[in-house]
Amino acid sequence: MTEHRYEPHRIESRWQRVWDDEGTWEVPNEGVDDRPKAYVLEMLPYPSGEPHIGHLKTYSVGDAIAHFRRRNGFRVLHPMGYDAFGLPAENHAIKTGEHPRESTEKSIAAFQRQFRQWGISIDWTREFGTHEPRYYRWTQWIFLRLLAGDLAYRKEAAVKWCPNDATVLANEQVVDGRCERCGAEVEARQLEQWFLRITDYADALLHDLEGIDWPEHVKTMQRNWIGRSEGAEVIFRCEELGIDYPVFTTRPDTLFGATFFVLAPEHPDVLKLAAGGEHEAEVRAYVNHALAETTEARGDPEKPKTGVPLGRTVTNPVNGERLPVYVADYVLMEYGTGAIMAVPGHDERDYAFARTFGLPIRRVIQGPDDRLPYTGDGLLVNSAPAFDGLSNRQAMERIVAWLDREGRGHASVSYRLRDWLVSRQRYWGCPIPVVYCARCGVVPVPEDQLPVRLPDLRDYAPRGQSPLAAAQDWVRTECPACGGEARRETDTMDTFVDSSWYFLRYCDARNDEAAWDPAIVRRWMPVDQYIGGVEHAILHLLYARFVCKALTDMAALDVREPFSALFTQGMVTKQGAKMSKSKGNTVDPAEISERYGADTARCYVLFIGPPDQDVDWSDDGVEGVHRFLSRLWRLGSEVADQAAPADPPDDPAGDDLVLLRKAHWAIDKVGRDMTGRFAFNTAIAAVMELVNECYRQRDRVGDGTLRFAIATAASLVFPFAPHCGADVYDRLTGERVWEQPWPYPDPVLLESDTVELVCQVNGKVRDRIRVPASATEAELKALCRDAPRVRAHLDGREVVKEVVVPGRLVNLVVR
RNA sequence: GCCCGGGUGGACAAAUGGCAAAGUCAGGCGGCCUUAAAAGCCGUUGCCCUUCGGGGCUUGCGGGUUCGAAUCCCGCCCCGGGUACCA
Repeated sequence: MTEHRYEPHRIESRWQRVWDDEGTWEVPNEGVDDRPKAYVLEMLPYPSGEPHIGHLKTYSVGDAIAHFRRRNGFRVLHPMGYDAFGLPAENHAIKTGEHPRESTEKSIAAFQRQFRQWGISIDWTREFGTHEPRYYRWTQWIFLRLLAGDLAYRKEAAVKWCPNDATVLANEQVVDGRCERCGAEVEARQLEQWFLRITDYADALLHDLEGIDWPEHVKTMQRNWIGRSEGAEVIFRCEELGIDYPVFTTRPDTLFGATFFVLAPEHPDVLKLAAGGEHEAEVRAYVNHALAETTEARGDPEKPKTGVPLGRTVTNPVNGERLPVYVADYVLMEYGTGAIMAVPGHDERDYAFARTFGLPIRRVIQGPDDRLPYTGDGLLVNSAPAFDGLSNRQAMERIVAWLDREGRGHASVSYRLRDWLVSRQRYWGCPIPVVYCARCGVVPVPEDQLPVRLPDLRDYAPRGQSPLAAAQDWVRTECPACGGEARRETDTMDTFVDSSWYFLRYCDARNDEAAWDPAIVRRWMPVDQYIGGVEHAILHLLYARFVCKALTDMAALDVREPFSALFTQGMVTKQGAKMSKSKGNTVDPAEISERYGADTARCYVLFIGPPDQDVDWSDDGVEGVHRFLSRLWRLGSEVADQAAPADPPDDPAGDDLVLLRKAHWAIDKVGRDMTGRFAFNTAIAAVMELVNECYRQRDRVGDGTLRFAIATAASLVFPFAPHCGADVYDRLTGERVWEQPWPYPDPVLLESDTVELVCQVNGKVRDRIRVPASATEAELKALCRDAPRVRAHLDGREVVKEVVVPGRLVNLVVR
């Protein structure tokens, strides 16, 4: 008798070879068939070191979805690539001298190895890294399109500067005043930089969230980030200097309560207004101090309010009052107009400032009590006869209408979203394809000269300007417009530009004539199911949406929303903490798949808990899943060797019926868990139940029934443990499971002629009886009353109500 | 502060108005296999009471709606995430 031992490595390499040799997961653009398409995509990995357990989870989720869609009749595009530019590789290079290209490509090789070892079903013909010239050539092309469409521009602005990484950052990359990557405190710097006009798309980005199937909390995060506020722009005039200062306010109903006016320290007119006044020197000192202060210290709302009067006034357009003007750091230049009207009676911050500086505080909205500041709704008071007594909501509209008529203001919308700063003073990124010519100014590199190749450097150390500036031969170039001497742009692009369009390139990855063929992109896009971590809820997902919308408006594309459905998977933690090398609590997926096989590793990360939730890794738990796959494989292999092939009986009875019912129950359960819900944990649990039932029934049922039940388990487990599933299925049936359609349950076998009826008295379960499934309500009531333990509890008492849930339960209410 | 999640046996969890605890792990108890051990396998195991028939209790806390609540509503506590002088 041969020994039946589950040897995952033998099985896994065998099937991996088959898939590799046959190109099983390739979906060539030439070979179109009549299946509907499905584009299943996991966020591309950033290749740094070896893949970690989070990667295993992402790609296990994505692969399960890809396999499920394939077997449901879809032609599935499931590609892979690498987000290969970026700071960590460059910092590593500075430390070790190893060129970023080398360390990155080494890491890419490790990812490739792991993806193959895990058996992820990838169409490898579409693979690329964003650092390859054949890719970034088209990143540059997109930049030029945006430039041509006036969606890319250069502007000198106060920008966030990371002193550690020696580069500017996008607003989105500043977290709590610190650099998202390295944690250093961010400084403000005045620099001329490239921006992308994402704010032009604020409304579209907001509005189109309605139509996509994304988790609600991700949509909320994007909405908050865009931060649309409705209100009014109101003009306050400085009579002495004859300058109009518009402010944005969400509360034009409180205009009559304005008692002072504040400018941000960065406001360009601060020094002009203070000039010659008694506080000029003080103002100058205050502004310098404010500019030097860290974003974090300045942003603390607990900090006492500070400021300096400018010695000027502006006129409130609604009542002609002269309001003193202050400079104060609680007003931000980045939002609105950098100036505010201050209404201390109805705003917490203005109230705190007014108290500190002894400024008048006036109530113009009646609240439920006498307390100020009051920020809620109410009736207008102390304003003007035309508005007093109105609800503030109504007053708001009328006051704005009045301002509009008088030419002193208008309804307006303000956004928190800022334009996307894409310049980076770093080496390992996509060069920005423009040159500077003394005669012609900023000149785009002509498309036929792309790519602007990243030169090879040996010294990447940041010195406050891009390391590329040191490559003088490269920097010096010819102006494409006039042929004169010119200099290349030495900044590179934010890597989020690279990853804002990679999903388009997968559609037509080998096209050397264009970024994509529009007809091919139309065939695959949008991504039907996108999978990734929630940490990209704002940055990547917002940028990618913006790029698609912009290119679509320029007729280069026809994709308003790139990702129809999004699934955000949770983190894998160890002992409740995020895994990190410094904490020493990492789990190496390669080690797990070496010890137990890839199927066990994949199945376990999915089984451990709902995939959208954070889950805690436990080494003991892995053993359990390994045991389950071993049991399945062993039973399948024994039955294949020992029992003659046979079909399940046409008219099953007894234990055969029990096992067949269990199999169809599992088919039904797994199918429902995978549709929309991605409840892989309960789907795997259902297959475990089926396998357990197979063991219980193995000596009592016919060969055909047992074969069918085990083959069903193999078929159902295939999306999670593809090698084991394929192997068991092959042994039992000689067929390739991935070529089989996803099974459907037989409705006859999902139902039974008797059901268990739960009998309750006053809502408490007193008995359970088997009753015919066809019993009527009246019969169920009678059967319930007759159940022995029910009778004991009725005990002659009066039944005042009977509730029947057909096929499940009867509740008798007694007094 | 505001906006989202979440809180169920020793652990991960299942159940989204109808049998609370499916499945997995860990520990306990009993058994099979073995000369023996390891491994493996099977059964059993939430807590309390019991005259062994059964009875009572249990989903963060307090109230409510309902014949019936882990699930819906109100108030509170705790944990996690996002966000914040955004006018």
